[in-house]
Amino acid sequence: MKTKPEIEINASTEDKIKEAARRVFTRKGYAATRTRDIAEESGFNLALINYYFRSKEKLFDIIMLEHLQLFLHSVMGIVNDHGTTLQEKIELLISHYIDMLVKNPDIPLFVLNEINADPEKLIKKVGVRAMEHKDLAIARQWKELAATKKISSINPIHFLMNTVSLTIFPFVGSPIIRHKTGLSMEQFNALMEERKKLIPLWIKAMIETK
Amino acid sequence: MKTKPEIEINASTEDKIKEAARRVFTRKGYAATRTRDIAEESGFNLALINYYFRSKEKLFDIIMLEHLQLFLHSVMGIVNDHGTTLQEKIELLISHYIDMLVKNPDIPLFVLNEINADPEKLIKKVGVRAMEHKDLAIARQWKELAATKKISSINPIHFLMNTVSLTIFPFVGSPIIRHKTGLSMEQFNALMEERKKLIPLWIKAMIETK
DNA sequence: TACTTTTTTAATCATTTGATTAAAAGATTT
DNA sequence: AAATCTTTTAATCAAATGATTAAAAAAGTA
Repeated sequence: MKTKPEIEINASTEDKIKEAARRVFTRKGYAATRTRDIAEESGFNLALINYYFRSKEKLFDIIMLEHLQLFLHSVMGIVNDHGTTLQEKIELLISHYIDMLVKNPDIPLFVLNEINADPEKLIKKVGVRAMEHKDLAIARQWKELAATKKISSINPIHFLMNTVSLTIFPFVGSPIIRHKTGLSMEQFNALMEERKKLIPLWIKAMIETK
Repeated sequence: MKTKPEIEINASTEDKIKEAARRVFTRKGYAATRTRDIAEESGFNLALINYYFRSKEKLFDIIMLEHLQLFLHSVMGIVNDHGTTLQEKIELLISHYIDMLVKNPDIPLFVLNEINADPEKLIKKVGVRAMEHKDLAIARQWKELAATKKISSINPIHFLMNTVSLTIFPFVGSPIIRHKTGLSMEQFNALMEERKKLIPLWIKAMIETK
């Protein structure tokens, strides 16, 4: 059995259509994507989309679900690892996300958009169970840290927001940032690579502030 | 002459349509918005949209331009004020943006989306001149600070990204954040109010790190 | 090979959607 | 009041779009 290549050359028609749809949907969003765009991108006939996936919406749901799982699933292993410290978890999470975002820079805006378009729908489809963070290792560790009183009394939600903001937002704003700064894609990605080490330091500095 | 109220009750038909369009466009984006949605939201006949604005796209362009001006124009006064320190400018900018975002939480995602959909188009329409930051007061002050060597040697673009990320991203992620944390809109806005003071402190801490 | 099943295509359908038109309703001017 | 101009509406058009159909092409099976 050979390893699955990044872009499967001998993928089935169904998978090729799905990958084409993923590209078009993530680039243009649900509403702006025509089934004909997907057909063209995949190189197959328009009717095959409905032959394999019943409808544009069903195809979209599949892709959105996979995106969300890509975002959530891999993370659960990190946040619930009892063998790493809190600091290590933060570093691993940020590093993991930046790696993924460099490969898939369009995903955040895509996901944020569709959540915004209909929050209830998404929540129902993915299932709320996806993140019951009450008894996760990371939650316990944070509580322990807070108990030591060595950290600021600021609402911890702020630091969660800060971590996510510093990690994800640059990718969402990438087109403007690159245009305003004149950075190439490579230079931009190099900065993102730097942030793997920097963001944890910044977060630490923020937590210790005041 | 009486002062203009927030929601003009005696606004002209043209203005009412524009405001309806602003609401629908910012909520759903360009592609997902039907001219009929705008007609319904405004309470007027479909044909009036083209009577006053020629086309859906022209109407959209007007609104997008106003949004971008709201974002950029008011800021120029702050960043080019020679009477304030760099620290003061950062505080003013963040405070100013958070105020605006609390009032218009849908704008960032809307703008980011449309920039992503067609970066060139937007850049052309708004005009690149909008931000020639070379000889602005804030740029000079940053150079002075960098010259003192009291700050870290990290690429200053990081700190620009960080400031923007910490300020804007929570609004973009608001639906998920509120859902995951169980915060009400009021509680969320209260957190944003706190951030007016916190973000400048955090930025300061980050700049001084290492 | 002949038969069956699966995959793919071209053509077509029914709605939706942005836009136009002609006429009605309202306002302004003479 | 009559005439003219502006605003608004209902009806309609043409193109776009999601989906279906019937048949061709390909693959599998006897």
